[in-house]
Amino acid sequence: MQLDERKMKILQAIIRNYLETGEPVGSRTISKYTDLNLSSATIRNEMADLEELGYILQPHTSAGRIPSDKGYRLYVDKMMEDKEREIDEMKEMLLEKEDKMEHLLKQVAKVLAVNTNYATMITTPQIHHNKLKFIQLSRVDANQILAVIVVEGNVIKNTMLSVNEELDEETLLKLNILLNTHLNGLSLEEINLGMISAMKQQAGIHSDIVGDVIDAVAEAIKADEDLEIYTSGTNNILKYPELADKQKASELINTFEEKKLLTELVQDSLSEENGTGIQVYIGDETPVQSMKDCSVVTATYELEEGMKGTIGIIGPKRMDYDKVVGTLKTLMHQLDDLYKK
Amino acid sequence: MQLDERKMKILQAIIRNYLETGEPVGSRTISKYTDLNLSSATIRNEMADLEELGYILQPHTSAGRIPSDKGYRLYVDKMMEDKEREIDEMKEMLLEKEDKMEHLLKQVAKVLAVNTNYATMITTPQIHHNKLKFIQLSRVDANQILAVIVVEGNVIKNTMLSVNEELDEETLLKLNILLNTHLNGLSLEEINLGMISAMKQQAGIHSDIVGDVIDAVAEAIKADEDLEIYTSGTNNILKYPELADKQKASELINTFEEKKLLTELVQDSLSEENGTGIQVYIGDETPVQSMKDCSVVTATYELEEGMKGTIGIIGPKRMDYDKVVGTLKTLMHQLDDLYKK
DNA sequence: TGTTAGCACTCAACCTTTAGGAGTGCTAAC
DNA sequence: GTTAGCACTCCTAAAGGTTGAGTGCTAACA
Repeated sequence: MQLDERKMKILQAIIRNYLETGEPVGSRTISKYTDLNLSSATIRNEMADLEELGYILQPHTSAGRIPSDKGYRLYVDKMMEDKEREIDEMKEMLLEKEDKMEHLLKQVAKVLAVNTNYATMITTPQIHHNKLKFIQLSRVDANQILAVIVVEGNVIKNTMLSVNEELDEETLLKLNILLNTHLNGLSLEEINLGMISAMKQQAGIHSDIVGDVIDAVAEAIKADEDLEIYTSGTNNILKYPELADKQKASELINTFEEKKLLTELVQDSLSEENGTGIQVYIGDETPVQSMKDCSVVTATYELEEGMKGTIGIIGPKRMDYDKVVGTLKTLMHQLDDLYKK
Repeated sequence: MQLDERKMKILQAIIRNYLETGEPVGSRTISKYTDLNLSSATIRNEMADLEELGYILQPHTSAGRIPSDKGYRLYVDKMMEDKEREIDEMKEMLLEKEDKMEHLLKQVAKVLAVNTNYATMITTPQIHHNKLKFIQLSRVDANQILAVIVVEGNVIKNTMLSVNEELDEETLLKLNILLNTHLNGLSLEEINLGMISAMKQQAGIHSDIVGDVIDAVAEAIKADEDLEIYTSGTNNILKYPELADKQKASELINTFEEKKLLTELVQDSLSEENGTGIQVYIGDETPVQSMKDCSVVTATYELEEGMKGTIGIIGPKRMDYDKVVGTLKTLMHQLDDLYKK
């Protein structure tokens, strides 16, 4: 059996309708809803075919049909081919320029949640292949030294080091010069043991400080652990009966709170890069267990070469894919624009 | 009418029982449950009195009784007089010493949530009357300057400043000395306009940098905005039927996600300091609207003179106050111990 | 051959009724 | 002051009945 034009239209009508109402869709509804001018009986025949093809399901005999994961997938694929959405009120809201990245991201998550009525998440941009830009040691106390490490992208890391011997300003200056001349501009891979031991030798009795600083540098460059995830609109989950089941909702809410559980999603969506930057996971396709009754749409944004972050929208399978994808695309562009200023 | 010994015992029995079961408690249950050896009829009489006194309620005729807010309040007050609870497994879990404060606090919230089955929150310690300890300006780029500001308690703040003119190392050194000699050891109140203009005058053409740095210092010392709140176990809310109502649960979950909404609670519990460090809010007593069907227990912890934070447990009114208060007390002591090392 | 009207059938959803039980208030007796 | 007993209330769960949306199938039609 083939999926001809008409079946496609009917499937689309079923999905659209189901997205709106959340109820199984019957043949009579479709017969009126579409401009095909077919009777409900004909629709019934077609629906039987669509079911056999696996695009729709019946929750029980004598209920209407609902889209299967396969059906959603087809719909989404079809839909993703087109449109660049009109710019909505988000623009204004975002352009109340926040100076702090953290605030901006939280704001984005919130705006998205309010706009879409789904749960949302956003990560801080991940910086890969980081290079060290600058190191500064300063004496704060008699026996405390502050190490400030700046890496590319102006990410700053502070570490307090305790020292036994008291260091005078001159020694500190020497150490600063030593560290900066050796390490600046290098990435994690480029700093090798040979260099380290050479530096330690030059540092003489202060070699342990050099060791501590290098540890801190490694930590700063790695930056993996710096992945912060902000969420918003978790409570929207309860708005969708199919997710509001106590057990499931509880797991989902937990996933959103224990943000670690979301990292898998982030990893996956970054790796499955497909050009558009937008990924759609329907039901079981998701890498996160607790979301297997949901659909997830993720977008990868990029502020600067190599600074990538992920935005995600999590909702029921009958998510308004159309709107969500459009919104995400708009948002990506706006983040782009925003950063260029 | 008076609240005599026997009424007190009966009230206590009702509350205990209700805490366990979550169901209204009948007279027959109490008659068997207590060691008073009274018939259900007598209990009924006493219960009628207790109701008149406002300590218990009937959800409807011919249902058992449940404690009113006033009843809970009495119970809690009574209970708070005693006990120092045995140390439980929490000790081990916490003593897997986390080096980072942030991780430690998240861990605490989680342990608490798992242990109590309620929703929990914890704030970073708030530092009041902060004093500036150290300022360091360093040139990172041709036209970017990094200002590192360390305040008492070793809280560090970084700010990037853009400059038009290029600054040589010598000028920078002078500015550093200027700033440190004038500002070190001062609190927000002690930095006045006179000092600022004097410094600007000395800085000559670089007065705008001084201005920027002072702004950053003000920001760093204020520290109010640094109040981070971590939550855990939000999903526990759904475990209690009286809170799991869609509407209410949704608002609650939102409160936990939009952590700003929790600050009122923190403020209030810090201000209502009553010596023990523990506060109990029952129903309407809470300062947070969305929690008026809950009970909230907060504890104030103090790491160092002036570094106070708040821990909160949010659950149904039929919360196991006994256990919660005990747990919080233990926890406070352990945080104390932990910090001393 | 594709489309349609019609009909019998199914089944969740909703309502009503019923019975049962938990709990109460009141009264009268101890 | 305490208790047994009884009539009463009202929630709950189960059982039965009705409704209506939706189906599959068949037969007729263009």
